Amino acid sequence: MVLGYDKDQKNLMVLLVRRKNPPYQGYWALPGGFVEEDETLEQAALRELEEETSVKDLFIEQLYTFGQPQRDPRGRVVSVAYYALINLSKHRLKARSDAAEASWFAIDQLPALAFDHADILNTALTRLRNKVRYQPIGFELLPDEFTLRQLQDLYESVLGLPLNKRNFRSRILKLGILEKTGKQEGVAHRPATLYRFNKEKYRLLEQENYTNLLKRGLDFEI
Amino acid sequence: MVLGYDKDQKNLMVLLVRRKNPPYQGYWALPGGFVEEDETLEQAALRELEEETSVKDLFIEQLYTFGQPQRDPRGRVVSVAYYALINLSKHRLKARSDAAEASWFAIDQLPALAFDHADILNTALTRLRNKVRYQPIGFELLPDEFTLRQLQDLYESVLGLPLNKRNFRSRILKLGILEKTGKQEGVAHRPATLYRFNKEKYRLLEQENYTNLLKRGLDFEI
DNA sequence: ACAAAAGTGTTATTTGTACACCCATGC
DNA sequence: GCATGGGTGTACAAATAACACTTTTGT
Repeated sequence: MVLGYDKDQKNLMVLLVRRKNPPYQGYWALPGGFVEEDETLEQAALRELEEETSVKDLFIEQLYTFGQPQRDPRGRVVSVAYYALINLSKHRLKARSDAAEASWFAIDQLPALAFDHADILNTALTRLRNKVRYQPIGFELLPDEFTLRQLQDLYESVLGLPLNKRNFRSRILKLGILEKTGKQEGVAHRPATLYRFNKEKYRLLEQENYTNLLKRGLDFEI
Repeated sequence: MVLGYDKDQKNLMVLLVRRKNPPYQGYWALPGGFVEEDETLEQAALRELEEETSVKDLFIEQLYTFGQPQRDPRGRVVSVAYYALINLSKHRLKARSDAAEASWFAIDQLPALAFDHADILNTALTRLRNKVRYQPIGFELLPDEFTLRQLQDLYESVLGLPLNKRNFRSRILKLGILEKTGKQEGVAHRPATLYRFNKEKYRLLEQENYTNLLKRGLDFEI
């Protein structure tokens, strides 16, 4: 499944396709399909996604495997769910002759979904909300250049709660993974600084992270 | 897969079975098998485990799904890996006529494993090391009554690093999930207090946890 | 000069880290 | 009374949370 962020609506969005065939004909569903003989699960996820929505070249991550016996009326189907985060404005949905109807939906205004896809989506959102606490996520979800306010809006959307501006900024900047690229133009107030992610520093921090954890010892939160 | 803790050896252990048939005949492997038509993935994992090792009634958790095309020479096999944590002394391995040879191995002294099972095991250990940082794990891995030193040994085994005694104790006790049950006997030094987990308080804390996260806002560690 | 949003200074409080010491028991 | 591990006290450093203020722009 693909999650994107619409920075104007300030809303997380999910990409759905309308089913052309039974079961659940006409319902909206997460893009997906069957794995072929000689591909990895990840390749299969990417291939199906591209076939149905022309979205390609994504970073995806395995989410969970769903295998309730009755989840598909046609018989036993086990789904290995993957999810991706993308920047909405970079991936316009192109019409394709063989493509099912595909469209973005705000995650708080969803239609009824086919199969157990509502469960799958909820699992993904929970995962995302947990992940965001210890890993920067703006990378994939925002345009190349963005303001700190936009980044904060994104975090607030994902977490569903307001954050303190002062502290959010200090923390994010302290990470050292953002670099200034210029200033906003044409706004009727003080223009905000634009930032971009410094991928290299981000990778470095990921490396260091494990070392730091080791030094730090345990860190209960419960 | 089943992980246990041997408090005398101070070592994490994994339960392996010896394969009776090709491929990888004679190799040690993680217990497992194929899912039947009308069972959930979780039921299948529990059933296979009991069939092969007579270990039953475990809490298990889905780990990851492995689906490289060539991971099984017989053909395309996708494995949904589950793992469980148990208390070694409670689950003695009973001989069963239909059971394969099963045995515990210290995770730092493993034999060569069949298929990609070494990868699967590593994935589980990584997960466990991460999990231990934000969720108490002693529950399943220790006997009903234990000393704080034993709990600390467990954490040190899992994390693979030494922890500060003073701080470990303060933190663990502050959680309020332990209750005193008595004192050690027959040791040639000051006897340690024995504790047991208070399951109810633990559940309560799990509940509160989400609320606290909400209040707290974000909490980067990278 | 005013509105609107960007951006900063500072402080009280909580949490983490480190070290050194005292205590109870068996032999 | 000594060796052995169990079990504190406390102080300094760092991270977090909270609030109020100043700055820069377009109109």
